[in-house]
Amino acid sequence: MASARRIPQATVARLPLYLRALDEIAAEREATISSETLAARAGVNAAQVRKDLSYLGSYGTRGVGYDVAYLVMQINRQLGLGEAHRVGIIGAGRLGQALAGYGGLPARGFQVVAAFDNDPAKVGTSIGSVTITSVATMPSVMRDERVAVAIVTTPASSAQGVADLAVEAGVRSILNFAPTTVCVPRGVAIRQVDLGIELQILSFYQEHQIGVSAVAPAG
Amino acid sequence: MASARRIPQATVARLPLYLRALDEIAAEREATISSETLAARAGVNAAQVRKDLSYLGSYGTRGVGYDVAYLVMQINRQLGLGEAHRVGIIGAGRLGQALAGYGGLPARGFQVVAAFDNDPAKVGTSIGSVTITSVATMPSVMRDERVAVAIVTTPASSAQGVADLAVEAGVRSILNFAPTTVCVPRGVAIRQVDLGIELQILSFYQEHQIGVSAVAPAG
DNA sequence: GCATGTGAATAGATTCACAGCG
DNA sequence: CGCTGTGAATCTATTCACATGC
Repeated sequence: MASARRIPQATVARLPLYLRALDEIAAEREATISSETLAARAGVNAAQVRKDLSYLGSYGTRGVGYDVAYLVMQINRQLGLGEAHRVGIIGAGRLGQALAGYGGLPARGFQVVAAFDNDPAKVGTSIGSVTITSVATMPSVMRDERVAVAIVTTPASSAQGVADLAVEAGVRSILNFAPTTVCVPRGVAIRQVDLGIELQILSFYQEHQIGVSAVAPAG
Repeated sequence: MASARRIPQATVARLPLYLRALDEIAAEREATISSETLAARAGVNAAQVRKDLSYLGSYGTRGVGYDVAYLVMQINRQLGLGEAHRVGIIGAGRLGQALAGYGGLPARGFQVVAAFDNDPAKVGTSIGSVTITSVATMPSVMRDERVAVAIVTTPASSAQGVADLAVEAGVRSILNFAPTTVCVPRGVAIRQVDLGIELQILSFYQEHQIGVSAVAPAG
């Protein structure tokens, strides 16, 4: 039994991966799962799965495996996925629209409640179930809508500015898709995803003829 | 001088980050840059930058810093960004279209040369400068177009299947945006990006009140 | 004098291997 | 007997601190 320990970053980054695999397994009506099978589904090693899950507590049964539904519940709890997080999307270009329209979000614990853009032609139109408003109204809309998570899909040149505004407006987590490094104050969580960077990393391994398998790692 | 050593995965994942920062710096007409400044721009620690760059060789000048243009060249070389990699996009939904239309790719060393979808309504239409063809024609088109990198933006249910076809057709690197784990044979590089997973990781740190800064890490 | 380059020290993550328990 | 849970061993990565050399 380990429950009280601090969970390593690398483990945190894998828990959602297990959750995703467990959803698939639950859909196949399996009631229990072994670390071996879960590992195969998530693309990691079985000892890794056991060690990671041991940080949450001793939720498995020796000789049997893990109860799928119970494990899903525990991981959801650890990740803080109890009630849906309210998401605002900043930048309603093609990428912003694609992300806003992604149907998988509600099931993963997120709800898009606002979208912002500077283009007057876009303001007033809808993506998914939300109406795009101007970036100038962002601070007040974000407070009114209690937005906790901002997804930034603006051009690189505006990313830091809108992130600052979002933090100012109470946002505590930022997912940045703009191709530039965004800095945030202590206490605000940020993750950055850049298509070009991912491709360049692949280019290295292709060049050096080494296979690599990876999900966006922790940091 | 270290040149001949194997470059750590974590370093490989940061080199593109440095490249991105160096591009910004070059645009500001700075000829040289210190590890301190580059670190600030990339959001990492200065010792880290120096250690990372030392794996490429001794390209700095003590008391001065690094020559921006020369460093860009060396990183590009290490990453294998000499000539543009030929990219095929599998899945021409909103996300696929957004990625295909991303103007930053050519400058980063990638060229979209093919796009595929199963929807008959989309086949024959264009995104960016390429015409969408059916998934059935994928193997032959990929060989003809010498596609080296596949970007998968299909639903989860088709991701593994199209990835297998792509590998079969000679693709050596895959960037998977579908929300499921895709497995590839040894020798093929894969990276996986999942919006839901990124948000869930942020949720953990928000829940636990810890700031985290991270770019998709290595693995 | 100033910033790189790098061994040494520390911290963190993964894997092993097996005891513990259903 | 099978699979979890976990210390110990290993491997990888980060940070320190300072000698090195422009």
